[in-house]
Amino acid sequence: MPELPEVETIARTLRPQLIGKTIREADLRWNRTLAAPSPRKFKELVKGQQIKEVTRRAKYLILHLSSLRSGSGQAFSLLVHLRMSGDLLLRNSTTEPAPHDRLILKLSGGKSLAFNDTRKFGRVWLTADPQEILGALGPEPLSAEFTPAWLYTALHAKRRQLKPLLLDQTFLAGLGNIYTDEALHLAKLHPLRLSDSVSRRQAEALYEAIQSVLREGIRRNGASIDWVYRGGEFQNYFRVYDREGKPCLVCGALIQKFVVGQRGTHICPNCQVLK
DNA sequence: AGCATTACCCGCACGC
DNA sequence: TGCGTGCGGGTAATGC
Repeated sequence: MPELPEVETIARTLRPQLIGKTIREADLRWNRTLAAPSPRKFKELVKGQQIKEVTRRAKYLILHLSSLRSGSGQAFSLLVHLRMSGDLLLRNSTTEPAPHDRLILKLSGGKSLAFNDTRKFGRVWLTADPQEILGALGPEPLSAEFTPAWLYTALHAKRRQLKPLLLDQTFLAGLGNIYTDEALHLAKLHPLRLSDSVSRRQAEALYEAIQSVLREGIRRNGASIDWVYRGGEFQNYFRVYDREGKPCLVCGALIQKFVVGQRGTHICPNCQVLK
C-alpha cells in the first residue's frame, strides 16, 4: 500500500512513540526480509540500540539508531521498505505475533514494533551508510530541490513515456501507481505522452499536480485500500484510480483503464488526450 | 555504448 | 474452483 504519503503518515504516527525507546531484542521471522548483514549479525547489532529519530526518504522509512554502549562506534540506521503489502504496527509486547509478521522489535517500555508483510516483498536493511541504499534515488517531490524548472529540464533530458518515468524512483522518488495516475489526470497529461514533448506550461502543471496530490494524500493520512493498512481516507477522493467506468469529476466522460508498463493505468479520455 | 522498453519474477489474498 | 489482479521494484532480454 505505501507510496510517499502513506510512509509519511506511518513515520509521523510512529515517531513520538518510538523516539527514545531501546531495542531489547529482534525476532526475525523470515530471513529474506534482510538485505543487510546476516540474520545473526542483524540481531546482534540491533540489540541495545536506541531509536533517536524516525524519518522518511521516498518510500523508505528510516529508524536512526545509536548504541548506548559507550564507545561502540558506528551509528546504524534501520531502513524499511514496505513494498506492496507491508505495514508497521506498534503493539504491546505481550501480544501474540500476528500472521505474516516478518520482524518484531521488542522495545523498552513494554511495546513491540512489528513489520507485517503478507506478500513478503518488503525489505529491511541495517546499515551504517544509508546512502548505499538511498543514493540512487531522485529528488523528493515535496522538497525545495523539486521545482517546475527542474522538472521541465529533467523531462527534456529523457525521451520516455510520462507514467513509467514518474514511477522511476531514480527520476523522482516517492510516486507510486495511485498518485501518478492522479497527478497526470490533474495535470491533464496522457500517461503515454513522451517526456520531452511537454511544454513549460505543462511541466508547471505537472509540478503543481504532483505536489497537490501528495499533499492531499498526506493531509488525509494516506490511502488505505484492500485489506492492507488502515486509517487513511484518501481512497475516498480518487479522481481516476480504481474508477474505471465512472464519470470523470471534471468533465463527466467515463474513466478508462489500460495497462502501461505492467501497471493498471486510469485516465479520463477527454481530459487526457494523446496528440 | 547507452538508453529505453518489455517481460517476468517474487508470496499471498481477494473478488468475480 | 480457478483465474486475473495488485499501493513495488529488481533483473534480464530485447530494441533503438
